[in-house]
Amino acid sequence: MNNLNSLALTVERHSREPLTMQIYTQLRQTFLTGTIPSGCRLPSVRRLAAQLEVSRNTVETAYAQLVAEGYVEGREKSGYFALAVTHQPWVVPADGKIDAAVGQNDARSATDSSKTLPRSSDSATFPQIEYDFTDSSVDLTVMDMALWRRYVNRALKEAERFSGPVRPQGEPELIEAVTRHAFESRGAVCLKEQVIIGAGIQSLLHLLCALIPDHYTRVGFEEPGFRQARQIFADHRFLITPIGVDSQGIDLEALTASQAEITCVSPSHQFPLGSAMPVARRAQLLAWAARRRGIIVEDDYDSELSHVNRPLPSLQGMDRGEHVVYIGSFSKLLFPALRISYMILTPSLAATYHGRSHLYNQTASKIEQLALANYMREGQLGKQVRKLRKVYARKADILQTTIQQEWRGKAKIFGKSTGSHLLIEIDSPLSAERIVQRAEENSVAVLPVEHFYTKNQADNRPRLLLSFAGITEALIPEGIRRLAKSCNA
Amino acid sequence: MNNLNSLALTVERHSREPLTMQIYTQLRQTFLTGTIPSGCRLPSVRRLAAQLEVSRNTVETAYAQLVAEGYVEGREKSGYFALAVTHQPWVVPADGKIDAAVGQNDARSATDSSKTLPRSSDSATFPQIEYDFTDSSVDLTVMDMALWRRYVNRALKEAERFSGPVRPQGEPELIEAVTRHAFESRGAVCLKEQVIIGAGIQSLLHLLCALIPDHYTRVGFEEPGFRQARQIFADHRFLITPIGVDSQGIDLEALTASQAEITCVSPSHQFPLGSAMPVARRAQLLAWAARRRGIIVEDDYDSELSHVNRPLPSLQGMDRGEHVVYIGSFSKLLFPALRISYMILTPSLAATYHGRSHLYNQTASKIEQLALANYMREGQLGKQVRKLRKVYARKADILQTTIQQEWRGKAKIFGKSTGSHLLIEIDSPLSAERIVQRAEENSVAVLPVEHFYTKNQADNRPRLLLSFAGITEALIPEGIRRLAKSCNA
DNA sequence: GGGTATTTGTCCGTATGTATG
DNA sequence: TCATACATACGGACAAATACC
Repeated sequence: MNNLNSLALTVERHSREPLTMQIYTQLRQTFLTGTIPSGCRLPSVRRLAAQLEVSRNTVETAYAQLVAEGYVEGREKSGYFALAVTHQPWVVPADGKIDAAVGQNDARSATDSSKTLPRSSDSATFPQIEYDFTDSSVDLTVMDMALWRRYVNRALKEAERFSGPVRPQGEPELIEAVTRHAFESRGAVCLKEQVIIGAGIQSLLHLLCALIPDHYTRVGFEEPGFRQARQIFADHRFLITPIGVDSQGIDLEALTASQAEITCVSPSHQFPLGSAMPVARRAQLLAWAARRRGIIVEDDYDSELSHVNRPLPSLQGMDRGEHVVYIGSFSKLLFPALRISYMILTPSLAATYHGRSHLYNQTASKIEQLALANYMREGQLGKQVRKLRKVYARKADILQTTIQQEWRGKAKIFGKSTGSHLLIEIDSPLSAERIVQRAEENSVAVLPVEHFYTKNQADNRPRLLLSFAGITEALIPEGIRRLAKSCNA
Repeated sequence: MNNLNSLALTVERHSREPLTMQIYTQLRQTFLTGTIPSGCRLPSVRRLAAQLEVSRNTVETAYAQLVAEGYVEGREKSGYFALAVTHQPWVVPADGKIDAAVGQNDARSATDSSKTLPRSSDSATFPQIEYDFTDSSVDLTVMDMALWRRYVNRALKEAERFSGPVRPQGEPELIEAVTRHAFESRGAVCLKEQVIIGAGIQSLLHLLCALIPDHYTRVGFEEPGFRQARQIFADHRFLITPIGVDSQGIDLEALTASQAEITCVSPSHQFPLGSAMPVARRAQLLAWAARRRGIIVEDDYDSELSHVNRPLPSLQGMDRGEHVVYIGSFSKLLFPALRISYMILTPSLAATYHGRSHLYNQTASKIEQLALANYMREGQLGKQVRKLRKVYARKADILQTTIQQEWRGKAKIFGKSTGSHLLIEIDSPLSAERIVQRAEENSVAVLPVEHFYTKNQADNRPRLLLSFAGITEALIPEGIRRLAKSCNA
């Protein structure tokens, strides 16, 4: 039971980090490394305060923090004493089973708002990536987080008083704003009762799968397509039939032949190929749905972000919502950590929903829903989208010119005019897989398009998906140069 | 094109509501009622400021708000002009199909954190309820929302700088805190890799359903039981077999006979009957799982809230997690608008998860995850739970004594010692349904236990579920008196 | 009809009370 | 206890549009 009359601590007076935080973190570190034996007495508040030349209160709060977290114990009029921290019974030894699986997970998905990660602790297994063309979430420099914080604060203060029930369908204020937004930006028409708010597209698709009547069993899915949507249908034991995609979008003959009753499409900017579905094809698709009593799930994941001209209005609007379920998200417009999406059901699915909405809970945070509702009502979303469009247009331009410079006609570009990614087809003797590998060695991350197919492709020319949402403008040219180098045999 | 030189506005100087807000709301109201014709010019900033005796900027910000929301248009150096607001093209006329379904939804579910609601606009269809024994979310008076706001603010500020990727599994800080919490409060043991964060129990169950191997097809579900959990399994096309519940919990013989490989139980406080599963039954249940290679889903929805003595440690802990998936939630501990829950997978399911975690996105808000992590790490959750326990114990006591007074032995009480609800069996000639109806006429809302059965019950004595989480302590006695009166023939 | 005075929206810094650390 | 940050309210200065003579 020894005493500890001084500790090797230092504090920086003018650091951004508060004084108490500095003291706290350093002490905590000391405990975690096990330098201090259990039961040992810490220097008194007065002594440490004098040593560090700070107020006694500062030290006191640091100690209080440590007490709250169970590192030390404060005995009144006696002192603060270290507790044993090495004993952490809630940590069980690994049995290897899990470890084997963790880390398999190296497929960087371009449409994950959530990038997959190596294990929390050691990122050493991954080579450091400087030029990341796989982050397709959103350009964070555009978003004014301080502004957003004010909206959240307003919502929190209002909610302090009357924190009423949570609506399964979503907060009325947000539903109102979304209805308007969907009409103005995408020509979608609906009643408020058709709109459902959810925490991300996957939550909404789960709900949709539950609402679709049992005799619908087959989903025709774009090949290649958005894997995270496909996964949910598969999880709900729908039969997935891959349907090819050409320059005008999904192959209608194949869809018709497939006997599917449901299809999931991204007409304004097909993912990942980038083709836009022309009006004629759209009409055919809607005719298919009408004939077959089918359901079209329209995932307009980045249509708001068209650089050049306004995209065609949504399928939902053309059909007036009879057979189309429209899905949209805010994660790609504000910031990925915001998990709010919406779904516009068909009238008949909406009726089913309201018949049993008491069985389903809302998944999105109420506070963030209210904050977003005000943010939209006051036109901030519009500003944000306009800013994003400009930034993305610029980035796409830089990308294009650099690609043309580097490959001199040996790379074709697809789907440049919308959104935050484009696709290149390269004239190279190497396989796409090999190129990705070599790029990674050069500190460049890209995704091969094969990644989004269910079956292995008859390997024609290597095709790569380049997302430019996350990468800084300045890094693009060098990134492309390195990528081009990686393609040379 | 007339002018409007003065408006009938009034402002209160020393109100809590900011001046600019007062002006804004009043003007907005005027527009919505259509008092002001479109194109009409509003009083100039200076004039209105003089009239109201406030600063010009105060008026200006109110005007700016109205501009942002599209009610008025500001022409530079010329004035502010009213815009037409009646034209709202995004509102389509109803075709009656949906309306019919909305409003069916009158079943008030006791375990919804989200209460079902009448249509947003008209709540006239429902009789006004003063004594609500169906709200089982959480006692909101206990929660210090201002404190929570501070934690959210901290998280927002930290996130401003490095708003990195969203982890599908959940934020590491929160997972750390949850691991510790689950061990300390419920004796659950696990690795961090086994913990998954999600927005509500349903999101997590969706994921669980997706992870369970295909040859598991049958779920033995407590009858009566938690409908919102059952619904998710049903949505994923599992076969649901209802298994009876006795005073010791789920009927093991029936479970064994049912051929189910999965079961979903609430051992510490069965919902809704309230029985606690004794150690012997627990051991048998675990033996069943080991024998059958089964999966037990343990939904400990309110075990932290035991009033009397500490509840038995969780099944997960007894089994060391080999066959048990543990599920817990924070919605019932803090406030229902917070949608954060967690799930502790078995090692083998965790391995499956990490093999394809890139296919699933996180559903819970990152900001709220970080806020909660700090809230827990600094011991606030512990304080909150202790407060809740006290409050609920008191309420349960009042409830019990009033019931005994009113019915004089003609009502039996079950499951009083834990959580936020109890169950009474009444000696009355009326059916449960009839009692509920008559209670509603007396402004009392209760749920019959039949509500939680899948099949109609052979009607023995009427049983009612009384949730006391939401109702104010002072209202309980009168509520019970009215309920007792409703039971008399 | 052209110059001037006034009115108007807009931008700026500043003061104050409150919450927070 | 003190420093800081924030929301709110205020008045001055400017330039452009408008009204007036």
